[in-house]
Amino acid sequence: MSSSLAIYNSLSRAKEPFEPLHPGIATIYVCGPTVYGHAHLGHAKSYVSFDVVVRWMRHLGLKVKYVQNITDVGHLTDDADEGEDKIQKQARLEKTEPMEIAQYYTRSFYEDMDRLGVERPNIAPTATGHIPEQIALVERLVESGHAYESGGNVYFDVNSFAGYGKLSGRTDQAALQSGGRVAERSDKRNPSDFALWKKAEAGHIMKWNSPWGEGYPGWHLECSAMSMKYLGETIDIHGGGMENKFPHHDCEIAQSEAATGKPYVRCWMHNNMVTVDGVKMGKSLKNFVNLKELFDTFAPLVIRFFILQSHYRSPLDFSEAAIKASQSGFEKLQETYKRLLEATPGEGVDTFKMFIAEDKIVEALNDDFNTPIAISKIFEFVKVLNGALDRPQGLSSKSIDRSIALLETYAGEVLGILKSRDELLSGESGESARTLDEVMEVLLELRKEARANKDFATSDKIRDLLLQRGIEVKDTKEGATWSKKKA
RNA sequence: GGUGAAGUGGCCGAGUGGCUAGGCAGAGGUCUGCAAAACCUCGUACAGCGGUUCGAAUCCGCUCUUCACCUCCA
Repeated sequence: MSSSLAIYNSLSRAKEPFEPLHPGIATIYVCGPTVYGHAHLGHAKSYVSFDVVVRWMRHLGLKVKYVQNITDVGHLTDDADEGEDKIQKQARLEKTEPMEIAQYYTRSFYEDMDRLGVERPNIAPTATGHIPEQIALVERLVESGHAYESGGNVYFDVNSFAGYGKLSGRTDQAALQSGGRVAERSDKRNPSDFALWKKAEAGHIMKWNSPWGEGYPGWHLECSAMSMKYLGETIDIHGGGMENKFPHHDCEIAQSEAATGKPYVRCWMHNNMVTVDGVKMGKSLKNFVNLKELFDTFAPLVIRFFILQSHYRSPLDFSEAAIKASQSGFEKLQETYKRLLEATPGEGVDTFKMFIAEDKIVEALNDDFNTPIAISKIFEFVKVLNGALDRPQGLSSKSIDRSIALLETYAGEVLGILKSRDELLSGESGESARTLDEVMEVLLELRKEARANKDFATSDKIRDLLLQRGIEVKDTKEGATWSKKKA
C-alpha cells in the first residue's frame, strides 16, 4: 500500500519518516504573527501550508495538537537592542493603546484565515498571557548558569550551549561577528548572546515586574515557554518561516534545550517566502499584498489554491497574471465537481482509474506534503471525469458517488480547495436567491422558445445582456445552465 | 565576508539517473444555430561549460545569475 508520511526536517536537512513521540498523537507548534498590521499574502502561504499539514495528519488518523501563538508583545523595530516596540509604535500612530492594536489585528488575522479556510489552532496562546511562564524559564536558565543578568537585562550565554546555531549552520560565532550587522553591546559577555528579558526603558508601555525589575520578555522566549507548557518539553514539529531559522529558532533551541536538557523539537519545518518580482514580500519592505485587498479581486479560495499549487518549501512569486491563471484552473475544478453533483447516473462502467488517482494523491501528500503534485493528480482525474461525463453513456451511479467522495476527501477535506455544495448548487441562499432562481427560469424558458423558433437574435441578446450583468449562460446537452461569474 | 536555497517550454510551477507532471495562455480539430464549457491533437523546456554513465534536466566540478538569512519579519 502507500508509503507512510515523510517530512523534510530542516535540522537534519533530509526527509525523514514521521513518527510521533507519542504514538497516535502529533504535537505541532507554529510561529504565529506579530499583530501590529493586517495579514498579507506571506502569512497566507505560511498558515495555509501548515493548515494542510495538520489536515493531512488528521486525515491519516493522528490526533493533532496544534498550537500557534499570537505575538502581542511588541518586539523592536530596529537592531536587536535598539528601536521602538512595534506594537507600541503602531498604537502611537493610531493614537490608541497597544492592547487595542493587538486585539484589533488579532481579530483581523483570524478573519482572513477563516476566509482562506485555515482551521483554527487548538490553542492560540498570547505572549502577554504567559509572562509568568516566561519569567520562570529565564529563572531556570539563570539558575543553571546558562543566563546572566546585566543591568536589568538578562542574556543567554551562548558559550554555555554547545550546539548554538546548529539549525541555521551558523556555528562559528567569530565568523558571524566579523561580517554581521549586530551592534556590540557593552553589557553582553559575548556579542552573540541574546536577550531573554529586557529592562523597560522610560516610556515603554508594555512592561511587567520581574526578579530583575520592570521589563519585558525577549522575543525568542515566548515560543519556548508556551510550546513547553502546552505540548511538552519535546515536541514533534515546530514550523515557521525560513527567515526565522536564525536567529529566532536557533535561540529557541538553545534556551529550551539548555533549560530542559532534552531535545526541543524533533522535526523543524520551514516554509519559503512569497516574492514579488523575485524579492521577498515583507512588512519592512512595504511590498506586501494585503489579504483584505486581494480578496476584493480574487476569491479567498482562489488564493489558497494558488498557494497550494507550489510547494511549501519553494518560493512563490506573486503576480496578478499568475493568480488569474490559478483562478481559471480553480473554476475548472469546481465545474467538474458541480457536473458530478448534478450528473444523472448512466450506464457507463467505471473503468477509469480512480484507485490509481487516489494512490498517487496519497503518495504525493505523504511525500513532504507535495500539494502541487496532489493537485496535478486531481486535475488528471478531472480530465478523465469530464471525458466520461461527455459521453452519452455517462457514469454509473456508483462511479459518480465514488468520484464525488474522492474529490470531497482530497480537494475538499484535505486541501480545502473545493467550494461547498451549497455555494456551488444554489449560488446563494435566502429569499433573494430563490427569487433569482425563478426569474432565471423564466428567462431561460423564453430563450429556449426563441431558439426553438430559430430566433437566434433574441436568444443571443438574452445571453449577452445577462453576461454583461455577470451571469453566464451555457447551452449543454441537458439544457441551458447559468452561473454567476466572479469579477 | 559567512550560512543556506535556487536557475525548467510564452507565463506559473512539479520532478531529480532511462518511462506524460499539472495549470494558464496559444494553434488545429470534435461537439454546437452561434458562443461558452468539455474532450482530442500540437511544445527541438530543463542557465553555461566540462566530467561520470550504456543513458543526465536529474550525479560531480567549474563559471554566470538570482534569492533568503546574518536587524523586526510567515
